[in-house]
Amino acid sequence: MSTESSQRREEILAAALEILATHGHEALTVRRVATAANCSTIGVYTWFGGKDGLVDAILIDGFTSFCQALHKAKRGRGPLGLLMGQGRAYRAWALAHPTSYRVMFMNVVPGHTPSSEAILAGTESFTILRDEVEACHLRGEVASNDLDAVAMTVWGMVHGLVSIEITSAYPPNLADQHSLHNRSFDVALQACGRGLLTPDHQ
Amino acid sequence: MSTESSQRREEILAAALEILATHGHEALTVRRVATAANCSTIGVYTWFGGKDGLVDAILIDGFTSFCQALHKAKRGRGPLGLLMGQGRAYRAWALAHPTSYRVMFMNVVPGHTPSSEAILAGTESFTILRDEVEACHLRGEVASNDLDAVAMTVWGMVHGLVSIEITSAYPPNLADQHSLHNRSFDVALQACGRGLLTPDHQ
DNA sequence: GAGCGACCCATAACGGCGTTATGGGTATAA
DNA sequence: TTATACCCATAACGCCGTTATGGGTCGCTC
Repeated sequence: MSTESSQRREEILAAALEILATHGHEALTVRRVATAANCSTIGVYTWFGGKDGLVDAILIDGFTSFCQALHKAKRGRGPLGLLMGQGRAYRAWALAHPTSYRVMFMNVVPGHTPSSEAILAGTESFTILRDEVEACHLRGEVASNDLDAVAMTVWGMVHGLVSIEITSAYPPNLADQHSLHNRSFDVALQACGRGLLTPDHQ
Repeated sequence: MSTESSQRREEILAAALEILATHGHEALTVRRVATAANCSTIGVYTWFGGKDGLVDAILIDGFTSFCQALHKAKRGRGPLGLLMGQGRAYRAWALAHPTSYRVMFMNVVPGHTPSSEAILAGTESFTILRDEVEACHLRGEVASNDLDAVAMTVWGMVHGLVSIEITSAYPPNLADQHSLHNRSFDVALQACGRGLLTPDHQ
C-alpha cells in the first residue's frame, strides 16, 4: 500500500459518497460500495480497514467541505453579523448535503464511533464558530463572558433546527413545512442574536 | 389475540424497554428481546408485527412519559416562565432517558419510520409547547406573531443542545463537559427567552 | 364427547449484513 | 530465479430481520 492515496482508494470513496448522497446512509453497505467501485468487499478492508474506516473517510471529507462553507460565509448586517452569516451558511450546507450531515452530526451509522482523526476534523468546524464568538466578544458585542457557552448556544440552536428540518418527522401535517422551517430559522437566529447582545448594541 | 393487552405483550415490551435503557438501541434486536422475555422471536411478530411495531410501542411509551414530564414542569421566574420551565423539564427528561430520547427524536433505529400512531403521540409533545407559546402571546410576552415559528425556535434550541449533550462526540477534550453543557443550557435559554420577548417585558 | 377452527408459538430456514480465513496472483528486489 | 511483499477474489462465519412450516391448545358446535 503506497503512502500517497491510491487510485483504487479514491474510487471506493467516491462510490461511497455517491451512494450516501443518492440513497442515504442505510444503503451504505460494504457490499454495495464494493460493487459500485468494481471490486470485491475486501477492497474496503484493504484501503479503509473496514466499514468504520470508510465512514471515517466520509466524515473527514464532509467536514472539509463543511468548514470551507463556513469560511466562505457572508457577513450579515449589524453586530454579530458574521456569526449570523455563519449560521445561515451552516443551514445551507446541511440542506445541500442532508445525508452527509446525518452521518457527521447525528451518528446514524450503526455501531460507528468516529476515529480521533475524524473527531479532530469535526472539532475544526466548532473552532471556526468559537473563534468568531471570541471576535464578537472583543468588539464588545457579546454580553456573556462564557464564550464556550455562547458558542454552544449558537451551535445548539442551529443544529437543533437543522436536524429537525432534515429529519422532518415532527411536527407532521403542517401545511408547507418548508416555509415553516424558513420562518423558524429567521425567528430563531434573530432571537438568539438579540438575546446574546450587550445592552449597548440592542 | 385478545383486544386488551396480553400479559405476554407486556413482558416483551418491558424486556425491550429494559434492554434499550441499559444497553442502548444497538442492543435492541428481536432475538435479544425475545430471549429476555422468555419466548422465541416469533412472539415479537405475534404481538407487535415485527421490530417496527415494537419500536412504535417504545415510542408511544416514551412520548407518554415525556408529555407527563412536560405537564409537570415548574414555572420559572418572570415572563415566559412556564415556557422556560418546560425547557428545563425537557432536558431533565432527556438526560434521564437518553436511549429513549435517541430513538424518539434522533431516528437512530435503522430502517424504522414511525407509524401514524407514534407520530400522533409525538405531536402531542409539540402541542404542549405550542399551547404555552400561545398563552405567552396572549399575555403580550412574545414579540413575534408567528407562533409556530416561535415554538419551533424554542424546540430547536432545546433539542439541539440536548442532542449534542447526549451524543457528546463533539467537542472533545473540553474539561468537564457536564459543566459546559449546564452553563450552555442556561446561557441559551436565557438568550432565547430575552430575544423572543416584547420590548415591554425586557 | 367428537370434530373443528382460530389462535399462539417454536423450529428452522432465507437473504443480507460486517468481517475474516484461505489462497492465488503480481510486481519488485536480491 | 527465487524471495518477499502487497493486493485482491472466493467462500465462509456469526449476526441481523423476517417468514414458511407445522405442532400444540383453547373454545365452540353438533
